[in-house]
Amino acid sequence: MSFAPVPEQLEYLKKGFVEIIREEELKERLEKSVKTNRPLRVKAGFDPTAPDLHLGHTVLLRKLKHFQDLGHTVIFLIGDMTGLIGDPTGRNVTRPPMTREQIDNNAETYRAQVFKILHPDKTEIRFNSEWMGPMKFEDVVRLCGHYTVARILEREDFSKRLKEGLPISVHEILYPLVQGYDSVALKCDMELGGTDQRFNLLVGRELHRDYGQQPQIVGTTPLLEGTDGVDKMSKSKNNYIGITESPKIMYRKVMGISDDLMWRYWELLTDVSLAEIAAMKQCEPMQVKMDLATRIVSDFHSAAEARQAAEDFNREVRQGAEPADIPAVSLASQRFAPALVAAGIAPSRTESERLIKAGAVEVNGEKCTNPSLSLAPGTHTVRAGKKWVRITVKS
RNA sequence: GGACAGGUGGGUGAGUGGUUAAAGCCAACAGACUGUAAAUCUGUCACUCCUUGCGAGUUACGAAGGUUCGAAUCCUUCCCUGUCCA
Repeated sequence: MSFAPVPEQLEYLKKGFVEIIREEELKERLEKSVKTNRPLRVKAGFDPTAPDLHLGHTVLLRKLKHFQDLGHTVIFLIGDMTGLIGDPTGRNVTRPPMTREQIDNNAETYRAQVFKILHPDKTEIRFNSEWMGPMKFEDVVRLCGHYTVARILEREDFSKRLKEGLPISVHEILYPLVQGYDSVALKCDMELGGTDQRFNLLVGRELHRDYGQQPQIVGTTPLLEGTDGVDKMSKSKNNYIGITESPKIMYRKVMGISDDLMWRYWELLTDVSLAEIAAMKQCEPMQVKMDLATRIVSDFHSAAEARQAAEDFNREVRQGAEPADIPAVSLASQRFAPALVAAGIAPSRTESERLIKAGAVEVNGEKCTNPSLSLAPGTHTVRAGKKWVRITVKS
């Protein structure tokens, strides 16, 4: 195949990066790639423990796809070595080592999700245990010899933790080295990562040099804020929108973000140009947000499902109508509070009583604030806040 | 190996023998308002039981024991983290 002219490629690739180190080098490599008709090898690493991708990950994935659009090869690297060891990062919680099988399962999950964005035929999925596994202790020590402690501690979060007297374990400071070595093993031309990965990516450059390879180009992508608009999107913060979530949930979560945050999502999650986005700021924000939600749902599901999700949103959320798909449970006759727990509406009985007393619970459209009532035999539609359930009480 | 400091509820962080299920703040949940946005206001925020009451009981302040009528608070041992010394 042949590649597009370099200036054109560069223009397409530059958009959406926070930083490219260094741009001239990227240009040179692209030129070389055109000349020799060889695609660039562009790598990004992923953690094997959290195989569920969310929109935050897609910022990077979309960028990778842009490279593929131009004919380059993407290496999707799964850092399974960590998983096999059992990473104790983060104080006292020692994660048990994952089995080979779990990791393979996670990899499968990744595969299924990643190809919603990436082109399968231009993606290599690799595991770093391929080369980290056979390494002997002396190899590891030799690798460590390529870097100094002082330099590693320059990394912002390390220096910060050090200053604050927080623990840093030895294997953590080995991490940048491991990641950098991956780049050496894969001989990549470029590595992409979020801005929080900047340091690790740069270590890769230095190792390349030490191992006599041309240093990789580093590209950092912005970190997407989660639905709370404050922290970066992550599962543990519970501010994420997962790419496998149902159209309905996805649509609703997008609608739930703040107006300010919406522009960020437009910028990082769609291919709409900055000029067009600027123009939208004159429009009705609600409408613009619905467009965004529709677009995002369409990306991961389908236009038809997005349309349906929009309809559901209008009916159920804006008008507060009963959702079409209420879960149904069948219970033996019992008092109201425990019934709500059994129906999955409240996590505990205490909580259930609280909701009832707070006036959050409706039975067949009527507010019910008495926790000691019993539901009569028959079928009742119960709502507590955003949750609905249809309870059938057996007589 | 030695000296010292510290480990509190989802997160921060008070509390050093008794109205402390544990302040304040954040997050979360619910209600009001609204565009289920944001902002704001209000309430709730360990669990169980019932007679749903400013009710009763159970568990909880790194772990296990002990002292005491009574402990997150005192003692012992252990585990973990950090600082300094070697």
